[in-house]
Amino acid sequence: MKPETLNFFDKVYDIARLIPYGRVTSYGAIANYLGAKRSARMVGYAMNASEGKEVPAHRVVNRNGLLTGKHHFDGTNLMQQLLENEGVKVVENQVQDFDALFWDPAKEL
DNA sequence: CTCTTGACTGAGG
DNA sequence: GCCTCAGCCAAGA
Repeated sequence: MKPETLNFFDKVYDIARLIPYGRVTSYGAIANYLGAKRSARMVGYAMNASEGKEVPAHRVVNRNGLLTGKHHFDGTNLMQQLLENEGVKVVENQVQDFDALFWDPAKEL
């Protein structure tokens, strides 16, 4: 299908939904897969608008594995709870074993 | 149309 | 390894 078929946001949601259970990825990885490596901020921006949609935004963190978007969730530790519920260890808003749990759509897909 | 803001990232000191 | 600066692009006021 044409790239124009889906909006940038929709593409982001599509990728986010493909993130395997118990895995995490970075905004940059998604942006890179979409061909907009420099638009990592847009990915986060899209996530902000993902509320109300079935998108595992909690599986998306920044390149450091830091839960930079946890403040956008209802509670203060909801994002962390969701990740830990999937077996992902989180300490101080930071994903443990991030390199091992990292899921790159450009490589895994 | 212009300015500000932001769930980011890479490079430089 | 930590801190700071600049580039990036889209949406809202």
